[in-house]
Amino acid sequence: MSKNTPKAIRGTQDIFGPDAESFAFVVETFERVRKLYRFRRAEMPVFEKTEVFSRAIGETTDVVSKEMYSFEDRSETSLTLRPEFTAGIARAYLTNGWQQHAPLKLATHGPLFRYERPQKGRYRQFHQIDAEILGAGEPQADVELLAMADQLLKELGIEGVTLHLNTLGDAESRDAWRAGLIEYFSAVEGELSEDSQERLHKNPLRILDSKDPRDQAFVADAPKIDAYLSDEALAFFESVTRGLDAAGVKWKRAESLVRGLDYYRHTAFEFIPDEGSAAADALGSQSTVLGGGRYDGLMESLGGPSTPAVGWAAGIERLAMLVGERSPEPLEAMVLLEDDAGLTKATQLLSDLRKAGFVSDMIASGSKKKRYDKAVKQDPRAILRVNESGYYGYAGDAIDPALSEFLKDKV
RNA sequence: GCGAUCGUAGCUCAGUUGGUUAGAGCGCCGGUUUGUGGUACCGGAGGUCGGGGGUUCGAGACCCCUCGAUCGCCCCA
Repeated sequence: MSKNTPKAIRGTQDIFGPDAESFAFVVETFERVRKLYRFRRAEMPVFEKTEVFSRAIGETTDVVSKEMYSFEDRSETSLTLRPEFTAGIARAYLTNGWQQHAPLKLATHGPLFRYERPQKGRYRQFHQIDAEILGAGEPQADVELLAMADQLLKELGIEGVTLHLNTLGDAESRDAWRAGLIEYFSAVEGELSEDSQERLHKNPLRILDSKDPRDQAFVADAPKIDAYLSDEALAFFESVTRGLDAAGVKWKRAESLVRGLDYYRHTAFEFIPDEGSAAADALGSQSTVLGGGRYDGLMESLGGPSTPAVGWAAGIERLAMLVGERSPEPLEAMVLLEDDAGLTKATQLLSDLRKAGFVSDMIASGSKKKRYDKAVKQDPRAILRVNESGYYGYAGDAIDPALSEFLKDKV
């Protein structure tokens, strides 16, 4: 590589080969499943006014305070490359009057941007698939959304991943729990890890999923959300779990599961690889493959009317790491030009093949004596030989009967 | 932002305690062989050893700086 060639931006990737096939498989499967569940497709801009994210996600979150790609455009408006889908979707819902379609089931996918240190399963430009149900406050919406996620993972052939489920309760429950946690951890502040001492003031819920053993000793006996749940919040959660059971979605209660962003209420969930599974191994230290929850307060933070909603997002790259290699479309016919004088006829044949729907390609360059080797290396089901007078025969035994029919009158 | 490991052909890597013109396999290009066939052999193109400084008679190897990559922490999908 010349030193003159510009390098790709850190944390961006050029996806090609087997990885690109896996990526496409994830997206195709998502598209198929979302149609099955009647989620409607939507496309949103990749950038928004910065306040869309700062107000929706929360100023103090890591995403907003240090991970956004923000810049001023020529009219000096602060813009930001979207670090997640939900805020932009909420903005679109409000500015386009999509309330008229409520409850609205939406699906989308595309690139997101976060200024983070890249590592396995984690990039600065990454890609997610996303599903949301907007304007639906009933627990059945949560069930529907999770059932779809569960089926998607199954259809992707991903195993060893479990739905971890929790409730953060309604706003009052959550606040009371938070206060209880602060009180509990403050008493032992000096014995917590440095990170958790910091968390105690910034985001006490986060202490619960600390990986530091010094914290874990205290986490076990920390106050549980259940003790603070209002009757309504408890009933809501029970209704969600009953629905999941009815829909055949396996789940596991995760009392210390919290989500990083401020807007979550009630249901919170993550699909996480089981410890020791092949999936956990493939993902390195990135655990969550799909995550989301209910965000009833979000629309108001953007100046809209109170609008209940649930959603999830999943990292396409992370899913792609779990689906294994996708075998490419079999090459049905390789046209082999043995004499350059037959090029026109070979080109015609190739064109006819493709119009008839046969996956086909042609070898017509380089040393004539090596063309056959090149053709064989691509593992075609049939090699169609063309000399100066045109097509005259094929080689290959696993040939498609339809192709053999097609070739009958070509000689 | 912090930490660890690593940067030698297009790719995967060798390069022995620092010592002549820096190597292999694969891939690519050409040739010979074979001739319903992914064979074998021969040859060719392609490297300022990530970049800069230093130590030394001599650095791909050692030291410093820098850039980049990978993995982990934080956080997250």
